[in-house]
Amino acid sequence: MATTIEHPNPIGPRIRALRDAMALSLRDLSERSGVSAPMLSQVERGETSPTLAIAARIAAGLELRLSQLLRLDEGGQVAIVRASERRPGTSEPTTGHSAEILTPPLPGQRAELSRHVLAPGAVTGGAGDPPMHEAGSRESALVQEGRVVLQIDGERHELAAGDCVTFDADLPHHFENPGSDDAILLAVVCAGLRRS
Amino acid sequence: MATTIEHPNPIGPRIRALRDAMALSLRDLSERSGVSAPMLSQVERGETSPTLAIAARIAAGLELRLSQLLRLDEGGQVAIVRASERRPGTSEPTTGHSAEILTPPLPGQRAELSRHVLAPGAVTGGAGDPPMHEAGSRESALVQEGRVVLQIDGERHELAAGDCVTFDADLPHHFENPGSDDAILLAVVCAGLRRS
DNA sequence: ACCGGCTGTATGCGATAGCGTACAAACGTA
DNA sequence: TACGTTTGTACGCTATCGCATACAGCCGGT
Repeated sequence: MATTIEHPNPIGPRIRALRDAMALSLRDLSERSGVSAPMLSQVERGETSPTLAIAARIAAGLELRLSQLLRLDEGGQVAIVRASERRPGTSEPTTGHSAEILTPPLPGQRAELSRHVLAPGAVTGGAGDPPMHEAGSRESALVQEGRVVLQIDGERHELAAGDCVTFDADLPHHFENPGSDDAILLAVVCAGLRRS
Repeated sequence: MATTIEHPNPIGPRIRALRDAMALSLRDLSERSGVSAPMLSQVERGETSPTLAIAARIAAGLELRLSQLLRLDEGGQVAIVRASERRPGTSEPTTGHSAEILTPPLPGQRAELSRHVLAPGAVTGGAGDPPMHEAGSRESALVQEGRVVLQIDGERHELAAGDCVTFDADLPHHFENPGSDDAILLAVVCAGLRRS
């Protein structure tokens, strides 16, 4: 079987591009990295999957860390949610609270950024909302427009536009809009500990 | 010879720690990753250097990208604190970039919310600013006003008001304001995992 | 005791990663 | 037309990666 192996990730073309960018021949890179030129050729063409030891040496020859070399091929670590694509996720006409999550559900994502619009008199923490957050998680909220009231653990805090509040998200809490205009809230919930 | 191989990087103990943290047995991880349990054991003990294909499968079984898995072993050298520049209200007239941190430095705080104003032509992370955060950290940025360009790891992403971008914050990156008006950016940096 | 189920590890064998060598093609230079 | 030199790749061979299997140790339940 002389076919190209199933690309775990197409690191080969990347190495080739980097090598070309540095104007190195296979033998040049071989000398710098301590990896034989035929091996480099095979890796570049995706015919073999190098061991970490070899891959690290190749990266070193390119003056990169291995993680940096690999990261180039792991596209998708930049996720953009366009304004036009943003959809109000959970809109609740009954409570006047609509929320949309701005951060994508990537693996390893620990913080969630969400935008909330509260109609006059609206209250968060209604039926559709998660009642509380994971133990140890922390929440920050920035008031962008209007005025809101944070009720947390029996205490009442009035917030105006521009105010930013940070609190333990595993306490029972909810936001209210006591004003007569819409209030806009940006919330960040950061998980406390990993895994379940 | 049954000795441990020359560690390219001690990825083995890290895999073991991550596996323990997820309370997985070798066979559990074997099933999740598609890598045999004996192989996992050998890799963990540093007796063999896995190929990239195998290493990537192991990383996937740990719900990590390979670069993330490797970064944990390569990291530890970057402890960037730009507190001096990020003091509330601090601005940099030279670059036209002013930033303020909205979250207090509480113990246990993992996410930092900051607000940035970029004058026309301004560039963040410019002069003597190590443009990377702690290894494993994740950043989300929401464009509130104006237009900005995110340059990350050689790639260019144009963002308009309302767009939200999420990326690995330990990549070299910076924001630019190519427009003729001020741009306002809300950024959330969430520290990476690992505290054990 | 004895058991079934779990843990991680030793063993043996294909498959292949990785090396040295040798080769064909493309460049100049004469 | 040679002739060096450089390019990337094909060829064998050995080391070892990676698998299925089997094994020893550790628990908790009859």
